[in-house]
Amino acid sequence: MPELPEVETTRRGIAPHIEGQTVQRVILRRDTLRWPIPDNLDRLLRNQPLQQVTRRAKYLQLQFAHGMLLIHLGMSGGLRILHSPIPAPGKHDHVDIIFSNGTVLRFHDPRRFGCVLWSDDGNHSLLTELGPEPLDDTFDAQYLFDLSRKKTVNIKGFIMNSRNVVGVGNIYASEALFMAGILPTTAAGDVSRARFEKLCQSIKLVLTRAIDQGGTTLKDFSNSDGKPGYFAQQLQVYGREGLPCPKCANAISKSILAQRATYYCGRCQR
DNA sequence: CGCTGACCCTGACGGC
DNA sequence: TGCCGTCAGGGTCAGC
Repeated sequence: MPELPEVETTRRGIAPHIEGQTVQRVILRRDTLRWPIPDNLDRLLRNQPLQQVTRRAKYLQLQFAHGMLLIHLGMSGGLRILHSPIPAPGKHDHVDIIFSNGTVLRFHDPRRFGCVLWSDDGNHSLLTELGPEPLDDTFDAQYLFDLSRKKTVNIKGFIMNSRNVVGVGNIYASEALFMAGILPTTAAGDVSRARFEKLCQSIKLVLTRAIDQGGTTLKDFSNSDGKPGYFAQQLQVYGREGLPCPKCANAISKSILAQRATYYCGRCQR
């Protein structure tokens, strides 16, 4: 489910309900997601105040004084805030974190590609190899240009590689490349400095727009069916195979790149 | 080192 | 109605 905008929307949705609250207990209903969930999580978190909810890439970080809980939503994961009366857990509700004021943070993930991990030092190995945040100023055209020289991987794979830049998922990779007028199959090393300028701007723009859209539905977040609404946003090419290109009316094409659906306009993108 | 493809898992959907 | 194949927005890892 989540691309970066949805993770950020989730962070903003849950943070005001749980920041400053103390954990009363943790319920684990499954011992493994992508990786094993620490089985001592209840002992680790019990009576600990949650200081802050932050995000790095698509990882949510629940910060405590003695470490942080790292949560990744994978393809199908989600977090919900529940208030009394707490509904019975469904089939894929794997973890509940119950706070002393009665609020529950519930993690669900049908496909179980997500993870819930603990890090003592706040410097988990999953985070150490990550590239810059796309919305940071350190992420710019020069950075991408320098990094991409002599790289033969296609540009879509290049921007989706979290070592290069984090948070650009399959939907927004197609969208940003369309906006920048770059064919997804172009070798990263062949993309000019000027075109990286455009691409960098496009990545920032699509993600910012999507986060803004997600923000509009934050009020629904504590509902039982609360889903961030970024999915409703206007997508220019993703999922629009055969439909007219918004710029030139040419039919949108679909191809598979690195096992992922890729949408583009063969006329606007070169 | 860089790149490609296999893989993890369940559910939704379309065709027959 | 049910069965089967296909596909899905995440990421890691082995192997070439």
